[in-house]
Amino acid sequence: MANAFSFDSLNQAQREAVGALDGPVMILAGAGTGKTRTVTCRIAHMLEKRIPPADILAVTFTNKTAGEMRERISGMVSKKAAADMTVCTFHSLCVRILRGGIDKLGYKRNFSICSHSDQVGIMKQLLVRKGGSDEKVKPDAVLAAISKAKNQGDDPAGIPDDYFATLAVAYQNELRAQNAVDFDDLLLLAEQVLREHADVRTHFQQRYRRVTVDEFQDTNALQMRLLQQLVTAPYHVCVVGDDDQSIYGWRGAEVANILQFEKFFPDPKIIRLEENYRSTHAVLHTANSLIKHNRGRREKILRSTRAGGDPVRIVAMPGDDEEAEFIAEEIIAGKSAVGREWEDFAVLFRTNGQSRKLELALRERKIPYRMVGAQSFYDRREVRDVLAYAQLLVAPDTDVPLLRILNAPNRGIGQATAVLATEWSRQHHESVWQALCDPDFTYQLGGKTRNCIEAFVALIAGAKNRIDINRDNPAEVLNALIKEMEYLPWIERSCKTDSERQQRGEGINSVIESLRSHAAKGKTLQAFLDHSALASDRDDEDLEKKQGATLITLHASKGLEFPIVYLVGLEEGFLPHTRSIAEGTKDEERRLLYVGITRAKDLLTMTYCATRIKWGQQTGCQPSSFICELDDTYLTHTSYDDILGAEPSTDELDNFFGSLKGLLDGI
DNA sequence: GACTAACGTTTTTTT
DNA sequence: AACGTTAGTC
Repeated sequence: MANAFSFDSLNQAQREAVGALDGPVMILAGAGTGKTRTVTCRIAHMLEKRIPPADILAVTFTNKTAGEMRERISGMVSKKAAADMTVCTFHSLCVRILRGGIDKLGYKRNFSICSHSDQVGIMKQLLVRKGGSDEKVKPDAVLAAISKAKNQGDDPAGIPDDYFATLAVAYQNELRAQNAVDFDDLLLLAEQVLREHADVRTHFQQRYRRVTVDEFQDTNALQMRLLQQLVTAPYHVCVVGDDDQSIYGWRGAEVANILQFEKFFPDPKIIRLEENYRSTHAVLHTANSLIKHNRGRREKILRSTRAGGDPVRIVAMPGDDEEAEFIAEEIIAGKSAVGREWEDFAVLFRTNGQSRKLELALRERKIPYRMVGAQSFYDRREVRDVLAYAQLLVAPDTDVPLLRILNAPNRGIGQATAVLATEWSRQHHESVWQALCDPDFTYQLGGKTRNCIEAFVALIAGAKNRIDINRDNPAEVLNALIKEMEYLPWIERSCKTDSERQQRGEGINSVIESLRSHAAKGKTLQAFLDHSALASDRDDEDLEKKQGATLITLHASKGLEFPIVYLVGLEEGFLPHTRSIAEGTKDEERRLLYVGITRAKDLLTMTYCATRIKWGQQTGCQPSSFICELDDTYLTHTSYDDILGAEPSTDELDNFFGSLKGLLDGI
């Protein structure tokens, strides 16, 4: 066995957590208190106590965390033991459950998983079809309502708004007809299978006798139910989280799960980790003074192990241009003067839209940076197209991907034909693919279109046969298919720039490459598609390797830490966001800021602007009301002008007059 | 059926 | 400012 963990390296509370293996345990782990270390040591401890690795299930929220957790445990135990554990996300756990038992609910086992854009596509169609109300309803609004209902454990058919409820029912029927499930259905249906089918339930209960749930504050009501189905007496379940870092309430996360844990599992042992190893006293004190303003918390008092520290700066900026430039300049200055690496810097913002100016400022100065999130790899057109083809090779009966690529590249099957095929399929209660295959349908079309359809059907069916019958490598079949229909040249034609063309090519290649490596590990095409559906680019290793300063949203920053942090846009309306104020969730915004502050190890700077460009229009801003809530013992208030000194360079004067002129022109 | 131009709308966060 | 959608033209 590899070198195991040692109790000596842990503090009192951590030791207690690692030692408490039996019965329900809740670890309240404040920011920077060595949560991951504690959890991984606890699991290593289980293995040391001869608990079979196969008994162990650890559930996380992201694939990346799952991977990291497995990695860290691997370092402490034998390879074999590490491989036999199950460490995965809630969603992939549910896929596992459903691939084996969804047929009990009337779906076929080769169901497909809808991405968000698939969902939007379906909803758009329904809105057209049902077009009863003429006020424009946004697909996202309906989908959000449906998702919320599902995650709260309610029936979407019972949404208060009648029109929404009708759409919800139609949407669900549509998914079922296509043998498809959405993200929330994964949880919903898995819970249902476990609840309704004792054999499945017993199987998983006996399989996973030791369950750990990470980021427990982010779980919703549905996930709690799932957990309750999974864990049986004597309830060897350990949940880890921090209610002060609950920032996904809008997605249905229930802080109640953590606040009322006792209600769900009897007599839990509750352990608090309150020693913070990450931040200086100054940073932590500021964070504590903010979070104090929230009600209904599990009170924790984080203590810093790092006395002193530079004061936290609040800097007033004239506008968002200056904000971006200021930060870029400081990063350059900080790197050379203090000897930091680019990687030591992070800029945190509330909304993705705020990143543009920052990116520009960094790029101008040749500062390498990495953007987390933003345009998702899996949302890129060519990636989604290629994945759609891959999906068809598993199950051509899935309408969404079929309609997606029916005429991509152009093959003479246009929108009119697509509509006819869809209507025919609806009337005959069959899939669109079946319509295309059916002479009764193609008979009514023009000869030219009919030929095009036949060619398309032959193309897909031929490729599918190569995989199913000849057992050819799916990656090569897909690759050949893409080549054969000249997909790349087609998509390149619509590109304006060379770099765009290059990107498209790279997108296609990385999907193929990824499929190749899956296939090499003996994984099926289905497994690959599952992975792609559940992965986000945050999980991508490429990003890890990328060097440079980090640009990241507050939400995405949870769980990360940086020596030097800039938190921008501390303005009323941004943080707290207008929408949160309207929805009465200001507490969550406060937690969001708290998360941001506690990312900083050494230096923290928060900025706000007097004006900001919004929708191409300059608008005035007020400082965030949260600023007044911060205790100012370790706070310094300054402004852009103070820091840049009294003597502006001619450059800056030019800039100033330039912007003044712009302002006057705008009037 | 494909391409282009003008239009309107958008922006919170994402497993 | 930038994107997606739509209407109009070839």
